[in-house]
Amino acid sequence: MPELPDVESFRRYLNRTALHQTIARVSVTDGRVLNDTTPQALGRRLNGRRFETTRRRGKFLFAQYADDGWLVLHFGMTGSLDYRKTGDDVPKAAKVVLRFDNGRELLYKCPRMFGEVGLTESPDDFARARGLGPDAMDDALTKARFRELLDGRRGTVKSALMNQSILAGVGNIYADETLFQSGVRPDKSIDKIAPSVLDDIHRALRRVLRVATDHKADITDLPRGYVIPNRHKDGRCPKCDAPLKHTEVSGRTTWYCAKCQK
DNA sequence: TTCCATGTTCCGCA
DNA sequence: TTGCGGAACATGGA
Repeated sequence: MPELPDVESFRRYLNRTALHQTIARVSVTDGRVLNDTTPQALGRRLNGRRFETTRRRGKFLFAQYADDGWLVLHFGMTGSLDYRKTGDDVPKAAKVVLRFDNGRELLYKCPRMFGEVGLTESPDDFARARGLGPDAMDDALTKARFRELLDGRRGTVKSALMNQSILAGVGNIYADETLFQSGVRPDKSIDKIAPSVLDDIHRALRRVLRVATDHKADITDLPRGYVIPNRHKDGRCPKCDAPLKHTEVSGRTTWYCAKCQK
């Protein structure tokens, strides 16, 4: 689930739930999700603190608990957050639990273990160290900048969109949607795409991410004309009703309309 | 039972 | 040398 719109939804969720609550206890039920830290270090840093602000860069969520202290959350393919009344029945998927002094707790769930939890002194430094490109929704990602970032690249347009070091936040689902909305085949070579079509892709990308975020990344709630709900066998093009094709691009299942995307 | 999955990293190859 | 594509990773659900 977690691509940019999902992580942005998690960020807003954290903002209206766990923000400003004092952390009373940190428990780690599966240390494999920790990146470059330990359960002890996590507890030592967070106990008695409160998250005061949050940020997001691509698919990473940051929650600030001190001037130079941020919790880093990444959700892999299946991660999520759940803020609830403290209970004994901690679900198996909950790998890290932050208990607050108000009787509530924030569960970091990650059933498939591809996510990570860590600490950083600065989200910008963290992003630099990870080689993340500009956030796909950042105002700084103008169409001129978008052209620049893709200039001279090889490979398919879909793999470029999903490359987090070019731009951060787009994954398999929203790459497909962006290319559907802009009428470009996902397996098209990036160097064969005219600059004006790159502008189309840029426009579609921003609109798709904004609309998905507005709909809380609930793909069952997307407007008509979106291909995402039709990514399945028997799925049809929402524009021309032709059966959708599926193939593999950069190792990911890829759905597209052979009539509408060239 | 087998296959597939919205993530990233690492390695081999061009 | 740079950068792209595929395999690997851990786990649950169809």
